[in-house]
Amino acid sequence: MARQREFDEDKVLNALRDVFWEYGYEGTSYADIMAATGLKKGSLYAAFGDKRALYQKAIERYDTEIVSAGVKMLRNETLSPKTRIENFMNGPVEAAGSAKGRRGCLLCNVAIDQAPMDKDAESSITASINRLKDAIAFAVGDSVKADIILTAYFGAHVLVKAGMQREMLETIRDETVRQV
Amino acid sequence: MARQREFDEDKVLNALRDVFWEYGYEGTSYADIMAATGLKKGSLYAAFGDKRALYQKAIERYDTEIVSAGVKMLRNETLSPKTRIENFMNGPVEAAGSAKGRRGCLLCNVAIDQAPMDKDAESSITASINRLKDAIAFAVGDSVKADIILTAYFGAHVLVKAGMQREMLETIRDETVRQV
DNA sequence: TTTATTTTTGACCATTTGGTCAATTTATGA
DNA sequence: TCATAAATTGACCAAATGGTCAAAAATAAA
Repeated sequence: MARQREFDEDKVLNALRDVFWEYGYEGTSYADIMAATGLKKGSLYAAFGDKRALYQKAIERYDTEIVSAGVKMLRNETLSPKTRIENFMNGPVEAAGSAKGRRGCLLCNVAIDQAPMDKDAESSITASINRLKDAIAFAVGDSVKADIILTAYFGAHVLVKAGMQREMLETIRDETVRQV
Repeated sequence: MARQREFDEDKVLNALRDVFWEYGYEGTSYADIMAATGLKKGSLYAAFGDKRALYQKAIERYDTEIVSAGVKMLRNETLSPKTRIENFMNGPVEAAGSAKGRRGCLLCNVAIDQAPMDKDAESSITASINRLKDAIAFAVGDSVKADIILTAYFGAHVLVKAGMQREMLETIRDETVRQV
């Protein structure tokens, strides 16, 4: 009946997530998007919509893959609460220094560069943040502690982006784990 | 000998700081800058340089006014350590909800949207961050605690940008103060 | 093989971007 | 008053931006 798609939607969505993750909304041009996905503008448009829609897809993909993996780990009762928080706080530590790590955390990035002016982006990340918060609370059995840990996690990612030394991130991780 | 400037350099620098603070580097166009400062491109160019230079001026101004005020307060020995940290952590609380508050913290904003690709911006904010860190350490007399408080401060600002409720920010402030 | 339907492509568009510059205006010192 | 030097202005520029669309290509059912 009709021509079939040549691209792998899964790979394209991952590429979209990665490119917005690295450059932010305004920092990403169609040239970047086309290079990352291998698709031309017209195809992107037909398949997903305009740039805002692509951004939204990227955020959703981050939620369904990255955030979900974190939530799953935090809810894994075969690990001790301390281990789960340690794993969680290891994210920013591993990111520090490494080139790829400086993408930081997409939830942070979106919060800072688009949430105040893009209501859809805001509500997506709000949902992800709350999901993460609940998972941490589940792990440590205390919602106030969960708030503190989540805040430390975001703060640590800001410091990674700022280029702070890995050592400082390790201190933050260790001290956060100690409070569990 | 020559014509004198019509603009008040101080006001222009504040306007520059505010406009980049609100919209970020890429999100701020010359149209925005001209509206904020009341100057035309040519004058801005002659006085300060290109857009990157304007951004740098904005970051420096943030350091000399906003960061310095925080450092001064944190080093004010007539206040108890707890009070100083409470004042400090009140920043993000007051910001939560208010329209202006959603500008967040410029150090955070720069860290996330430009530090990885703008070395001058990165070193400026790194210096500010370290200055803040030292002032907190001075206040609480413990450099590990200082790292934790600074991280909580940045994390809180991310949550403000994400649009989280003031109540959550109050919890973060209170719990951070409790650890002093 | 033909037809219908969808995808892909690249040319095209108006607008906005950051940046430049010559002409004009303004003030001061000679 | 006149010459000099700096500040201001607005027109101008090339490049890049996000977005559109008609034509071509590919597929599967009739």
